[in-house]
Amino acid sequence: MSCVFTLKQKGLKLTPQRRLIAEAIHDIPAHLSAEEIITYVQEKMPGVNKSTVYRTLELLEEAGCVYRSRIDDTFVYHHAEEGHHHHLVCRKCGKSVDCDEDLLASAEQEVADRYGFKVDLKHVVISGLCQACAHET
Amino acid sequence: MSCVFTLKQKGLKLTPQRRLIAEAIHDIPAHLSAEEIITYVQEKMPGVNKSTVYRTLELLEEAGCVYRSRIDDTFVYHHAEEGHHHHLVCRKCGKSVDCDEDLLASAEQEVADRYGFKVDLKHVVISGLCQACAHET
DNA sequence: GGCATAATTGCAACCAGGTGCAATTACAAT
DNA sequence: ATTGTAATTGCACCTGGTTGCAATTATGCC
Repeated sequence: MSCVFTLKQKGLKLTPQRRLIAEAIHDIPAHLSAEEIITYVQEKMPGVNKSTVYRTLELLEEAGCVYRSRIDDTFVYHHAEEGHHHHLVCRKCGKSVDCDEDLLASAEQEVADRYGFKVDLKHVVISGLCQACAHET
Repeated sequence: MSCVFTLKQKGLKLTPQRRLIAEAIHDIPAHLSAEEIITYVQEKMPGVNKSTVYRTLELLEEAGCVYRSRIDDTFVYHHAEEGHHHHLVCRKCGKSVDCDEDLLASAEQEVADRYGFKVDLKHVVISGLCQACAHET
């Protein structure tokens, strides 16, 4: 809901396609692939073009409503809620765990101090193996 | 050189195409994009197909001769030398800086301790803005 | 050197994601 | 309710990277 509102705020048009896309990322509390969002949208409104979906997601990202991260080879999108900004995602089972803000803060600081590099690791998705998947060979 | 030797060791064939690809990543001391490698190879041997290049690079990566990392939207390849395994790369000017091994080690440990996640951040490329690019608007 | 054969190549087709452009449509003003 | 217009859509095509498959070739063996 907040998403469509934010779009309006920016003087952008509120099309049924956009409403559906916002609905998808709003209603489904997970990291969605573009594929999944496209499917969701097309179920309720066949004929919606994938480029519309990609463009809307880009818009929502710019508006700060949605985060996009790359997980291995595909992009995943999730609703931007304050509080937990980066995530551990298991590369095998796909399970995702939110982790604390401060985890990479010190590394960020180090990079700035030592190398003068300005990086933002807040929305980074770290891919690895979860306990369960690491155990089974 | 070591690269082609490693391939031989594994019972793989040493084709002129592969020799050239190995030469590229061996001779040019930078993060090369696939594009650049393809160009290099095709200059010396026109007609070499991109899929050959991609497949060889994959092979070399599996053999541990080459690291592949994603930088923003494209893959970059570089010769695997021991010592400096992760890199800061400026998203604007492309400048690349090797950084210390231990930078992310503590973060890695934290992730393991707190969340049971097993991650490997050694070959990660961190993209950000270098001092120069951060200063100009 | 010639031969067998498994590995490798080039091709053509595919995938996710992105882009330029003409046709359509949401919205503001009347 | 109509209209004007700028934003948005769908389309068709493009990109980097990947894959299946038939044709080619590097290597081991005689």
